[in-house]
Amino acid sequence: MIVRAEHFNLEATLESGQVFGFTKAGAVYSGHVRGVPVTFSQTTGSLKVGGRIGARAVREYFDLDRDLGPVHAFLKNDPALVPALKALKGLRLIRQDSWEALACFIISSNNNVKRIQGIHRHLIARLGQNGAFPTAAAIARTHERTLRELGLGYRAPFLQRTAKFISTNPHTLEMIRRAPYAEAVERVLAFPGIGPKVADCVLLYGFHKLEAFPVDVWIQRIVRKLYFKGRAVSERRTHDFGQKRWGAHAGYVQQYLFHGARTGVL
DNA sequence: TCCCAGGTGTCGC
DNA sequence: GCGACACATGGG
Repeated sequence: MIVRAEHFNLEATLESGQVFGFTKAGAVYSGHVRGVPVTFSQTTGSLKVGGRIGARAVREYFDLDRDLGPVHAFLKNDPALVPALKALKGLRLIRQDSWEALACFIISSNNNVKRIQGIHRHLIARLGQNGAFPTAAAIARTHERTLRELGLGYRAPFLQRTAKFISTNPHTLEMIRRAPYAEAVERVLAFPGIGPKVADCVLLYGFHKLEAFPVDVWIQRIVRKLYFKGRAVSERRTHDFGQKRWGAHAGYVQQYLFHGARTGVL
């Protein structure tokens, strides 16, 4: 199936650290959307899709109907950010599964992307069905020891306890979805192993709350370099700076900053 | 061997 | 409220 996809950069979207379940072979990305195995590859102006998934679901997943004008305007009008726009134009924030994002970003703390991807793969192999990411119930049923065997380390009890809570209180995810940002932050912070940074990742990637502005070491470094003359700034100040400057699109701009910094274009 | 990775929990002040 | 420090694991 072919889906029209203008102003879209598949590679930057799937490789910018917002989602961990896609693997690349040649020009084709393989992964899952809503538990369904899919493949994606991009040609100019369109997206080639494989798997039992409809065009509407693909458009929704990749946020393709969003006008990126406001986001790109922020980047275009800020000389320091123009390189990120040139290199990453069309990068979009995916509407991925809420539970999967919650789990993955608990795993992400003090960890690196390669290892997160590896753990993600191990979780699927051991606890998933049909190659999809394991449900909260599946992880809740397993033992902390098993999660440690899969490489989670000290984060194993955090994920186990969170999975147990979500599987016994499944409405929680919907409550977070409906809640405004400030309230949603408080709810997500209540889970073990989740602090301000992971909370913003979960809300941005798992719930598409675009005012979230996750501040990790990369964002800390690039914001310090571009806006504070290289002087050290607290994580809190960086967070407030991003939200104030980019407002309702802070999360989108953050994704360009993060991937731009990591790939060396900023 | 030490340092780092999409940080957080805990303790002391 | 902020500043140490520990924490599993694997790669450089």
